[in-house]
Amino acid sequence: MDEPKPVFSKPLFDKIAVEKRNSLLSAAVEEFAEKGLSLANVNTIAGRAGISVGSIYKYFNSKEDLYLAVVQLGYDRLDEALTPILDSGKGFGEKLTLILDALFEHSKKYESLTRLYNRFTSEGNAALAARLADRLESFTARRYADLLREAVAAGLIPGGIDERMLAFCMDNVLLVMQFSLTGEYYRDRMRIYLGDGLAGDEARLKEQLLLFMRRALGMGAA
Amino acid sequence: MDEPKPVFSKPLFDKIAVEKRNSLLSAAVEEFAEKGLSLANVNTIAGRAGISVGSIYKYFNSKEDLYLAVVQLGYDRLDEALTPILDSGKGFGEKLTLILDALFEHSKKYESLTRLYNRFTSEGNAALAARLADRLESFTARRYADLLREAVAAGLIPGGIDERMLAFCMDNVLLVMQFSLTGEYYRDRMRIYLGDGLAGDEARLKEQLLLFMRRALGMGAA
Amino acid sequence: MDEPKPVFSKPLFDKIAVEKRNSLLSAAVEEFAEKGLSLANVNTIAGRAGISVGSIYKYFNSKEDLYLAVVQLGYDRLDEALTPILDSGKGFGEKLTLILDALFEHSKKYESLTRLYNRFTSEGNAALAARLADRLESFTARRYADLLREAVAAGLIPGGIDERMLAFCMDNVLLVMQFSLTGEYYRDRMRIYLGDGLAGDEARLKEQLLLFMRRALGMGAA
Amino acid sequence: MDEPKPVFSKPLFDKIAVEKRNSLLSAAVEEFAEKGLSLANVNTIAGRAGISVGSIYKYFNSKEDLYLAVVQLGYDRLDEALTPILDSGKGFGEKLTLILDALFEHSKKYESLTRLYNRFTSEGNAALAARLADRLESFTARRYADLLREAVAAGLIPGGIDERMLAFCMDNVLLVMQFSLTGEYYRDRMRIYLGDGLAGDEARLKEQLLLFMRRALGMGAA
DNA sequence: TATGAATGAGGCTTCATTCAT
DNA sequence: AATGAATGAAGCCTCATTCAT
Repeated sequence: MDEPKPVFSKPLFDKIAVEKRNSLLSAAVEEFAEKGLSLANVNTIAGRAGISVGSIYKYFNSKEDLYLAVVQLGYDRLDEALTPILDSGKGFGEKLTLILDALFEHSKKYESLTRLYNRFTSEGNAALAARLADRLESFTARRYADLLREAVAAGLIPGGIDERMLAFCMDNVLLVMQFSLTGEYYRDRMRIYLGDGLAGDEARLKEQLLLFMRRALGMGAA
Repeated sequence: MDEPKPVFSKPLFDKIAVEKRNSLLSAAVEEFAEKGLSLANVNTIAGRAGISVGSIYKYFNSKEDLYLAVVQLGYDRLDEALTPILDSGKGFGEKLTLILDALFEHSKKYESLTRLYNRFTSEGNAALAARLADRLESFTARRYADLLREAVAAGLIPGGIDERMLAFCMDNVLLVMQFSLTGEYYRDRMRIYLGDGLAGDEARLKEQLLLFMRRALGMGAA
Repeated sequence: MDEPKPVFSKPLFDKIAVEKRNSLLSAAVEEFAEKGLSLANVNTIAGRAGISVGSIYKYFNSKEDLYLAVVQLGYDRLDEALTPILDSGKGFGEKLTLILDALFEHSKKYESLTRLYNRFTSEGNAALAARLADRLESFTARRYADLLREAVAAGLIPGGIDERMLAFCMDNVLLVMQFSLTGEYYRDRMRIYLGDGLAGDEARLKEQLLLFMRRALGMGAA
Repeated sequence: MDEPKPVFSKPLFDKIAVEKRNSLLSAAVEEFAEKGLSLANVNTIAGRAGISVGSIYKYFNSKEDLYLAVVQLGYDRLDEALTPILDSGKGFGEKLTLILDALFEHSKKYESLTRLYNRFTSEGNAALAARLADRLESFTARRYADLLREAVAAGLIPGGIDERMLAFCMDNVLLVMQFSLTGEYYRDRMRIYLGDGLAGDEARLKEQLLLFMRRALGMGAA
């Protein structure tokens, strides 16, 4: 039913030592997150990873493939962070809180990966995006919409707005929040909106965001 | 009070024929929106604009300056679209509707400019962003927060959430909507969330978005 | 009837100063003749020609195109050397002598070009050869065969062998002679066959070659 | 009298299994014949031969050495084909026929090797050729000249042309015929000269070639 | 002022060769 | 002895910028 996950690396890449693999992926994430696909320098990545350029090309066919591999990695990481929560038997309110927690956590742990995600979405290269068989959004869109539908059915959320629209806007807020926690431009933008005090105080930030989300979904004051 | 608006062009640029000026700016917007700063080609821009590369360098010191000039242009255009609404004596609810209308309108009229804005925010080049003395957000952040504060004072919106947070989240939703109306990646993403029917029906889309915004701000059913 | 001659250079190449054009072509001929297509170095060619690499790529789309341009040049030069003789009203015997003279002359004057021709024929790249619309041989094959047919008709040459075969073998001998006058390997080979005395004495060489050709064509002792 | 035959392989190469040795040599011949020295890929050769690159470098010091080894092999093969004929007690006319037969046979059997020989002669690398202590031509030149001298002495061939010249031109014709039977460029060239009918009909081709050779040598109609 | 030809540094990628296993 | 992963120098080509006309 689902297409097989696309593979961007060559077989050899799966056979090398884990540390080396991670070292290369980290170096690539950093470089791509910093400079974007076109400005990223393969020689720099090799240097950062402590391996030779030649090796990179033994593991990946091209710079583009390496790029897609790390973008895919970012998708997988986010997936891993959200799936357990969505799959848990918890109630809707609790799930919402956990999602926020997870995203804040994730943004800190995978800062570069999140920045990279930001870049990727704006690079607007259809050919590139097409190569990522499942888009991250295919996953969250369905899960969020399902979640909200249940909540509506359970009377936790008033109807009147298409659940898909609710899911979309909910993810939009969360998406920009992730960017704001990791990207330079968005971090500054958040400071402009919220001031240093609020923007820098993660606890309050999360609390306020949760308040907003609950109100936006029509959940009452809780 | 405000710093003087930074100028990215050389004096000569202000003296040439308006058509030539616009032609160059349009060509630059298109090219930068399509390819981003690093992949955009100055010679291509010159070709699209029907002028010589040499001339471009008579008008701008570097490709980067030309880029900033068009980004600034995008800011100005958005500003022009929002200011009359915010300055009008209209009531809060009406203003909100007008803002949505204006943004949809703007996204269609200045599609490339909006895509460019998307790219710019994610390029994460602090040095570059810093050169844009007033950031677009400086303007909207204050105006949105003021607007919401008034609405709270007028009893149109319940308190309990920091108005700056409300402004921030409100702009986040609007921002992603603008990207979704113009950028390849975000357009696809919206379709995944909403389905082709809803995503492609601007009237319903705007309607649902307005419903969400009102609920998110706690305005009751309208 | 004939296809238009293929063009390997970009339009700009026809507009630059003749000296520069010739300088580049000469440098290219030297380099390609010395090293062959794959080992020839574009930067070296630029250096030899006294221009920048960038310029070369303004004149030609690729190293391969530059290569074909000089191969074509070699064809044209040989063509120019033979056409007047074949078109002249001279008798067969005289034409034969003139052809030998012309080829010896040509080999000296365009030594590198001849060496390049040698390389080109052995590189066996069908895709490359296909891009040269008329092959040199299309021209000589027809002309030589016509010439020999006339000679047979005039009773100067006995029949009994297909004229095309005669033309083929005649050109084979001439071809290897050209290589032997210009190429390292073939020069050595000729010395091995003929000894330094004969191989180094152009007059005798030509004389003996003429004797052979006349006998091979069945022309009697002259 | 003759220098010892140069050895291009390392001692180990002589100790490995014959199949492996042949497998490597065949793979090398194919690759070098297809792409030439510079474009041939050692890793590809290893793959084709079913052995590791490492092993190749255990058997040969460099790609160049491997190349020379196969070129030498080609020389030896041709030598093996011609020696029995030249050493036989047959008469001159018969020997000539046998030589043609042998060359046609050889071109078919060792097509790649012949193509490789073609490439080698045009690569014009003196340093490389110098390493092949006996050149193929050292052998044929002497034998052909001797053969022709005997034929002249026996009254089978008229004098008046230096026998070395006769030998040279005779080998030139045979050489190009070998190239024409094996190399892309030369095959096409032969078709242009002879037409598909004649060029593709080996029996007639050989017959006509023999006619030409006999006439060229002044042997009368046979 | 405008032009557009010229420049040359820089980056992706290949591949002969090495060497640890 | 054999393997094949790793190395890194080298080369084609692009493109921002300059400058002679």
